[in-house]
Amino acid sequence: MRTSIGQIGSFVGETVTLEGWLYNKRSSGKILFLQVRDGTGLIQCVVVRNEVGDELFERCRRLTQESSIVVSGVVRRDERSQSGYELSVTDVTLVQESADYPITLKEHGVDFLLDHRHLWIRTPRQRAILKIRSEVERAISEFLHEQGFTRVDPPILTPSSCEDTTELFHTQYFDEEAYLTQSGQMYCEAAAMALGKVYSMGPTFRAEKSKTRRHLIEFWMVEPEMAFYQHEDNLALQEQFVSHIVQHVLEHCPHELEVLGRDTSKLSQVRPPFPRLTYDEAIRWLQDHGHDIQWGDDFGAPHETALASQYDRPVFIERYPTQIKAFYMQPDPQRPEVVLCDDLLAPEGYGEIIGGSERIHDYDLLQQRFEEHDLPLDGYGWYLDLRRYGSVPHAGFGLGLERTIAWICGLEHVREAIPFPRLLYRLYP
RNA sequence: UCCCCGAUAGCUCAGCGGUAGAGCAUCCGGCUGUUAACCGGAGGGUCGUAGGUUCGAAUCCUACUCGGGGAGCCA
Repeated sequence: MRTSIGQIGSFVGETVTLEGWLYNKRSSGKILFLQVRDGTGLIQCVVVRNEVGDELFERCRRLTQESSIVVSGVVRRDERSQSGYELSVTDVTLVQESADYPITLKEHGVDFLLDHRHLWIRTPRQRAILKIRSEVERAISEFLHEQGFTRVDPPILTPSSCEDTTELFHTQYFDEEAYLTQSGQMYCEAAAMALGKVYSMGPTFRAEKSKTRRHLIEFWMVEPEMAFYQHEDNLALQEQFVSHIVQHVLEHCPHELEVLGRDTSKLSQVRPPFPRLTYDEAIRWLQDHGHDIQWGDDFGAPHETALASQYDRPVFIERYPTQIKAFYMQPDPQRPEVVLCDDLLAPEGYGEIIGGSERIHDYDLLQQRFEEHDLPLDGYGWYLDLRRYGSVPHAGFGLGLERTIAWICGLEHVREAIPFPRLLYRLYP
C-alpha cells in the first residue's frame, strides 16, 4: 500500500510503501535507524540485520544523507519514536544517490544557508514555516470569500508610481518606461467600484536599500478594498481578519508551531477587539516615556516597538497627521489636519503589519492633492475618473504577508517567511 | 546613504607577532534501540583580495570586495 508519512497512523500493523528522502541515519552494528522524510512528515525506519539479511542491510548502511529512496515495511506504534510511529523495514530501493550533501544537521551560518536556500527548505523547521505560510494564504482567501469579497489580480508592470515617496524598480516596456508594482491599491479601488468588495494578493517590489529583519525587496501583500466602507468599518474588518488568520493557524498547524517552538499562548489572545490609540495619544505616551518625538513626526522602529509592547495583541494607531501620510487619504471631517488612516502594529516587536485608510472620494479634493504633491495628472486620469462616475466613500488596507507570518511563527527575520527571499544584494538562488 | 561587526578545512569556530588547530561532515573500523547517537583511526588549508610595517604577519596598519546586524525609508 503506497502512502505518505502524514497518513501513517491509519496503517498500523499493515505493510506500506513510502517515497521520500533520507534525512539522517544512525547505526548500531546490527541495527540501523533511517530517518526518512517525504514532505508530509518524518519517520524512523528500523532495519534489523537478522530480519532483512546481509545484502539489504549493507545497502542501507551505505545510504547517504538526502538520497531519494522508496521504503517498504510494517507500521508499528512505538513510544520510543518521537512521532509515535516506526516502520519495520522489509525493503529499500535507491532512486538516486546523493553525494556530499552540503547542509549537515549541525549549525550553519546565515550566508551559507541563504546560498543553499534551494536545499535549506528541506529541513523540518523551514518546512513548518512554508506550511504555515500556505495556511495563512488559505485563511485569507477563505475569510474574504466568506465575507463576499472577489479576488482581483492587479498588474505587476505599471506605468508609474502609485505613491510618491518610495523607490521603484525600473524596467522597459518596449519603447516605454515601466515600473514593477509597489502596491495594487489604486487598481483595487477601480475594481471595488465594479465588484463592491475586492482583494488582491501578490508580490510587490520596493527598490529601497533597507537592510533589517523586517524588510524584503520582493514581498507579498494582501490588499482588500471596499466600496461604501468608512474608517470604522475598515478597522472592524481588519481586527476580524487578523484574528481569523491567527486562529486558523492555531487550529490547523499545531505540529508546525511546535517544531518552531512558538509560544502559542500569546497567539491565542489575538481576538477582537484590538486596542486603539490615536496618533495624538501615541505621541503623548511616547513623550511621557522619555522619547524625543514631536507632533508631526513619523514613528521610527523603536517607537513602534515601545508602543506595541504594552499590549498582548495587535494595536491600532489611527488618525495620523495629513502631512506625513499618502496623498489619497481622506481627511477627518472634524480635524482636517489628520487623516482617517490606521497602522496595525504586531506585538513582540514585529512592527507594522497593516497600513490602511479611508480614501478620498471627492474629485476636487483629490485633484487638489495631486497638485500639492506635484503628481503628473495625465498619468492618473483613470484614477481621477473613479471620482467622476459614481464616486462613493471607500476604504481599504494592505497586509504584509511575510511580516504577519514572521510574527505568527516567531521568526527572527522575514527572510525565512518566503520560499526564496529577495534581499538587498542577494538575488541567488 | 550612514553606523557597528565579520571573512581561517566542505560546515561551525578557536588561534590575535614565532612550525595551521578542534568539533561536525567525508572515508575506514567497532557497537542490536539510536534520538544533532557514541567510540577509535585517516585524508582534508595560497588563513577574502591587494599593498604596507616587521628578522618574521592568519595575527598589526591601509584600501578594496563580499556578507551580517541596525538606522533612515517602508509593509
